[in-house]
Amino acid sequence: MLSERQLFILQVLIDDYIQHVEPVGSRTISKREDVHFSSATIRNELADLEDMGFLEKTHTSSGRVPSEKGYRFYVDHLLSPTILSTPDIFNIQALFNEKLAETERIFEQSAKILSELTNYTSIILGPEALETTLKHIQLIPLGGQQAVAIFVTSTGHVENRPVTLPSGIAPEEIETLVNILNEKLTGVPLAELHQKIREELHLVFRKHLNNHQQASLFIDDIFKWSNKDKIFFGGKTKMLYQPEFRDVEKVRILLDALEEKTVIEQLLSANNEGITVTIGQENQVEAVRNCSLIKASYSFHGKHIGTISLIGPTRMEYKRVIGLLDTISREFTNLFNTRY
Amino acid sequence: MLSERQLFILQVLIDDYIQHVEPVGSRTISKREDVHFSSATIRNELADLEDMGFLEKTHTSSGRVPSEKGYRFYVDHLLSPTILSTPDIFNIQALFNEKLAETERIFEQSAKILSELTNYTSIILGPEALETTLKHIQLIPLGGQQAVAIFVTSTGHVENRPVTLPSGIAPEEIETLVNILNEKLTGVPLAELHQKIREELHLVFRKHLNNHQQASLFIDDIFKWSNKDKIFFGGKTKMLYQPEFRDVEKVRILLDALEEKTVIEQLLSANNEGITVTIGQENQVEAVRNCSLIKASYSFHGKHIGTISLIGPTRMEYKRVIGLLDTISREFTNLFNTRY
DNA sequence: TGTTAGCACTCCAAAAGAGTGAGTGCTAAA
DNA sequence: TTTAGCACTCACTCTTTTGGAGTGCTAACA
Repeated sequence: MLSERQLFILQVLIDDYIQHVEPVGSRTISKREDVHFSSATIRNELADLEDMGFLEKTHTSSGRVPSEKGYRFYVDHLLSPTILSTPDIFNIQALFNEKLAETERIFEQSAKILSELTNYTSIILGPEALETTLKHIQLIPLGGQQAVAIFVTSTGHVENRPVTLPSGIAPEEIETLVNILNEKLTGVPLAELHQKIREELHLVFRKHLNNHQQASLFIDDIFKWSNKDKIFFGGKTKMLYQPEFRDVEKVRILLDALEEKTVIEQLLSANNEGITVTIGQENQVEAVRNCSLIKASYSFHGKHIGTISLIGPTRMEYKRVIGLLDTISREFTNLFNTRY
Repeated sequence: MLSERQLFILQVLIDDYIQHVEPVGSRTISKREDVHFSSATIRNELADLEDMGFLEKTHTSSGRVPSEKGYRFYVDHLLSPTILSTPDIFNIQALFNEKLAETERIFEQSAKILSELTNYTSIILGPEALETTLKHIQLIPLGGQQAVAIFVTSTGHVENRPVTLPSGIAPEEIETLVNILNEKLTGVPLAELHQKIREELHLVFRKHLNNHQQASLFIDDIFKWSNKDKIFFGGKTKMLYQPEFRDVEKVRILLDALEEKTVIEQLLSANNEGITVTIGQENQVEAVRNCSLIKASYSFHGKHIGTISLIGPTRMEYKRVIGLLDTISREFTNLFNTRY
């Protein structure tokens, strides 16, 4: 069990280290105004804290540096309920007051602002297909056999896909076909589209269309869209400003990893409610083991649909960052639920 | 005027430097099989080439390094007509055989492959509005006052924009309105849309619609889309593999610059036919003054509509890169002209 | 018993010094 | 005109030195 004083010293030390990125010595702590015991006393406490695994030394006679266990403790127990600073609040409000029309722009802007506010890289995962439903399908002929299929979802997202019209079907029939699609598929969650088509639509086609086999093939083609979840980055180069990434090699490994969609998915997938902090080695992905990742979930009709996150060095401004993410994710949830 | 031998030595030296990124000394050159004069002779020639400004020394007793003037000369006079290597050809063909449906995917893939083939960062500018014409407009209601306006262009690009329907216009009228839009605006180059609307449409509205003022306002809103040209990147982190960017500071400046749309536009704008090589200080943009930029233009109906480019250190594999860009840009031109 | 002053000790980091080798320019001979 | 030879330069690397920040331990003190 940690004594009051140990808690205090641990907190002060981590705060100091997060700010200055230099090992913190006993004297530095003792010189603070609110510290009323000598550096020798602090040295004793530091030694104890180190024995318990909360601190580390970079070499025998250096100051102390928080260990990952230390950060974990700090995040779990030492972080006072965070209140955003006025300029932060101001910035976020400005963002959501802009009433950006396109959903994509909102994500883009949020990612950008988030990274600019924090100087860390932000990653936002757009709405997942899970809860999103199809709202409308449209087929726009381009002349010849070419056309564009357009899908509008319940979250206001628009997806388009060029298709080749089947030669064996008359234009009127195609119209019928699209009407059927709209009738049958509106309101169906994107994830269930394929299933629905397979189970119900082929039968309906047989009833209403002459060339139902061609139609079925055509439909399969249309819906062969990659259900890619959109990833938005902000401040990919912010890493380069962090002293722990002064080594190009390290930056390279990290940035290369972030280019991989699979890595991003692995990092941000399956988020539970609220805010998750993953520190260093706790991370699944090798390349980000010297980083911390903070995720916040946003939801639509009570179900998680996407993730907002920040990635930075393990020495992160946890206090501020958590407050920021919390606020922004709430705003997102709010936005989706009121708008759609 | 340069002698045969000087030309030869200059070429050999630059080739060597591009490959090994180390100052090249007289002995290195003299040891080549096809060199039949001594290192002393070469030293004399090197001194002359340096006097002429084609070479530089990093310090008094170092080997020689090509100057920017040297590269310029190399690119302009020493580059044999480039023939692609078989694996390069193979890769490009594979890319264009894939018959990717979405135009966007083609750009994405090209950028990626280009950067992977060369280990430089590639930037592709999507088709500009200049030559592209509007092919179709569609308004998809989302329920309530919300709707999505969809624009399809002659190059197959689809743009969408959420809009709020004006309250004072009946649904049938909106249909009429869209019909008018399609009738009047199909085939109009994107760049001229605003002008066309201002000059012709408002009059037509007055004739056919009751609430023509509301309609006019609405139309202005719809077409208030940012005519953003799409920028596709490939291998943004490739810089980090180049020895000249071992310094994080340099990488940061460069990568930050590339995040700026204005910078990209400045770099890639107004490209003339064929291939342009811009070396170091020749660049307009401060941040890329230690890079070389190679641009190739692709066209539609004989007019330049976009740019494919690579950015890397001034020491670039010019020979190969130029060949690659040339081929790919031709393929692009080909693609657009046959497909649309 | 907890706290503190004092001191020897450790180890990093930056500076200073020494040796090495790749490369040059110049000169004189072929 | 070309080449061999030689003195010279300068970046690099490796070692040594020095300074300072920080520790752990001990003994004295409240």
